Amino acid sequence: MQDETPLGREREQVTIKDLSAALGLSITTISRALNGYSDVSTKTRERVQQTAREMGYTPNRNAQRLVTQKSHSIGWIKGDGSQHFVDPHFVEVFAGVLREVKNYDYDVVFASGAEQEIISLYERYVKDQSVDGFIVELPQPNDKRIDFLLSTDIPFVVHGRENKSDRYSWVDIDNFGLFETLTRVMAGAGHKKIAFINGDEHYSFALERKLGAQAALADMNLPPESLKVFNAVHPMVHAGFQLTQKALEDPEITAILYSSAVMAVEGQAAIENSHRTIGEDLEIATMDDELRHVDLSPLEGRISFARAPLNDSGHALVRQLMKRVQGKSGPSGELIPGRFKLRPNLPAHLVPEQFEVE
Amino acid sequence: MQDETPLGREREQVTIKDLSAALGLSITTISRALNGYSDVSTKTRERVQQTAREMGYTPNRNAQRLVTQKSHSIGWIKGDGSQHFVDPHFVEVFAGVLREVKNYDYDVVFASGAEQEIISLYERYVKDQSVDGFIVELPQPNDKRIDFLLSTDIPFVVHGRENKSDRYSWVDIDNFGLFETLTRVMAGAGHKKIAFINGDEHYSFALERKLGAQAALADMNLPPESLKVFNAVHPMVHAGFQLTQKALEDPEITAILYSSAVMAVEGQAAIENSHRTIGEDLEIATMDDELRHVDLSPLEGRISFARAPLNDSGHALVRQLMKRVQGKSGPSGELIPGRFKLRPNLPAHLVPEQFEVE
DNA sequence: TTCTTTTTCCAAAACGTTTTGGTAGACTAT
DNA sequence: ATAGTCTACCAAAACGTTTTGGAAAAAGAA
Repeated sequence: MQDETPLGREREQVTIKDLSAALGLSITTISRALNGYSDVSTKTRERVQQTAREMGYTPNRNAQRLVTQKSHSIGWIKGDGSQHFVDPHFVEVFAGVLREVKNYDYDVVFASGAEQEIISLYERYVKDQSVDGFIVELPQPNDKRIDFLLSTDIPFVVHGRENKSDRYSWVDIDNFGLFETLTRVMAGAGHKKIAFINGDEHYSFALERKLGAQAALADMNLPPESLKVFNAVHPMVHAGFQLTQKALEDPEITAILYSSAVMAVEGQAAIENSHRTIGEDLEIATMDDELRHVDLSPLEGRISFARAPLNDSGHALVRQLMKRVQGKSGPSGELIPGRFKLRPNLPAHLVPEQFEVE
Repeated sequence: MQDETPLGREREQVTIKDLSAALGLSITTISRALNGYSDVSTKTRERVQQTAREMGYTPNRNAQRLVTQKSHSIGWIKGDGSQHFVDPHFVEVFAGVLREVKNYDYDVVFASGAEQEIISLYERYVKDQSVDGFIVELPQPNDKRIDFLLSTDIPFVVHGRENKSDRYSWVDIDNFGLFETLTRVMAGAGHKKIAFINGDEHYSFALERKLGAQAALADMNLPPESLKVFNAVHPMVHAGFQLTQKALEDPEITAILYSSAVMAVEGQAAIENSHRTIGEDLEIATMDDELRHVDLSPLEGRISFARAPLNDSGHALVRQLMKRVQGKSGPSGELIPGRFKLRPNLPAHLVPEQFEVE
């Protein structure tokens, strides 16, 4: 049991009262002057702003939060199991979120927790009024977090999609469009048989990519057999190497698409072993997931890239969330188009205009 | 100019007043009951706790923050240049911080900013009363952030050290001790000439490691020439490979220490090229910096490891910061000892007791 | 019994803002 | 001159807590 811990009011703060005293104006007027209300004359407004600067006034956020019932913060809660922090995409999206959030004068409150306490963490932050909304990543089918958040009326935006994603706002990479375009470009360049070394299609992002690739062929009236899909499923190590070897057994294949940069780098070794030359015997393109620790420089110039800018995802997440926080919209999804860096011999004009081409 | 945005008081909150009304007690008593003051009887305390649970009461953090003048949050501000977010250690330390912070019922507010606005960000958070203290990483000599923070009286803790680190609290890996011990063990196992493949000694962590290794030899009355140091300086690519090749030119060298896991993995290729066998002709040990994307599994069992648990660093950072926030101490430093995983043939008894041995 | 101490409770002030609901005075239109 | 409108300001209430400085009731001591 504690008893009477004295309030430690050490840190001196310039308050609105100090301004009021210094200027001979009421605190109402100070507040309204600083917040841009029109019922204060330009002259006094400038006087107020001036002395506010001079005296180093910064409004106390906690007082603002209390009275406005808005925290001006968004929450991001992550599982603390290693599998969550492993995800190398996280840092990129995070960086994007941090940058965008400043345009709204919002803060980011970050927390982690064990799987079974995640929901109660969300609950606390909601009841607390610690945050005005959440960013959620890696949604699962029947995601408990999403169910909980929907049961309250707090805004949130999900990075990625699962089956019932029409219930909430989301932001996602345009996996379908990226691989539709990549396939269109390859087929347009005359490749009759294309290998697609994809991830596990139980994940929606991998499935989407395959569907995109197939849609391109269908749209061009090419037979579905033009695309031969190889899947890396979980326990397979060096899947990029193994699957490339398999693909190379088919001599008709003249182009390979990779679903991840790691697999492309691994595949390169298999291609070199087979004494084929990238860019001559084989046209290669890969998804560049912009993981900074994957060194793509040895492939630069010799292969094509589809990039999904994770920073942009972060920006879009914040913009969507702010729309919800400000009550400006219902649930809505946003696809981040991405951009291409194609080898010069490829038909860049086949890339739809929503995508950038470097 | 905005005019009269109405207060959106949608989200219904259970307040202390509701409890007061429900129980027929004053809000003072409710507050004191819940905060463990001794001037409320056990019976009423239990009644209060009971109905608080039933009604789903959670204290409004912003009201608490306003009246106590404590935010119950710590701040972490990072430069948003890519070089900052590249650092793969960050995520590990971050995860450790997030876990430990919960033991104190504190939140983490995270922000990033361009180099030239970092200081004003710190300033705002201080004046704002958004945070009670900061975590600072990657200190530089004459670090502006540290100078600023010292000029205020806000608590902060630095991860790492620079030359004037007696001015503030810090937490650091025991680089000296780890390599002193590794060298002691190798020399104790009879190796007369040891290669040390180190990083750039302009960085204090690399210098510390070398000094530790040298101190071990001096302490054991072995000639300083027993240690041959190779430095990886910046533009060198695949430094681990190149430097290992150099080291192998000296036939007297029977043991190699690596300053980073990446270099150890690269070095393995050079060793295999030279037709030597790890664990037989050559004893290898490396710093395992626990970067999850470096796959050390092919080396597991064949070499020894010194691990610096970055999660522990995160925990220690929070503990140190909380001591300062609660005013319990002046500046103080803490070395994270780390642990060893030695090959069975090595003299584990030479490891000082502050280190764990797996 | 009476006085003192302990136990248990409470009213009111405070934290620093924003918003409500004005008012006093100047200007405009009749 | 009179009523109406507009401009520029302000006092007071509110947000939800914690803490101060009591005071009434119960228990203990004389």
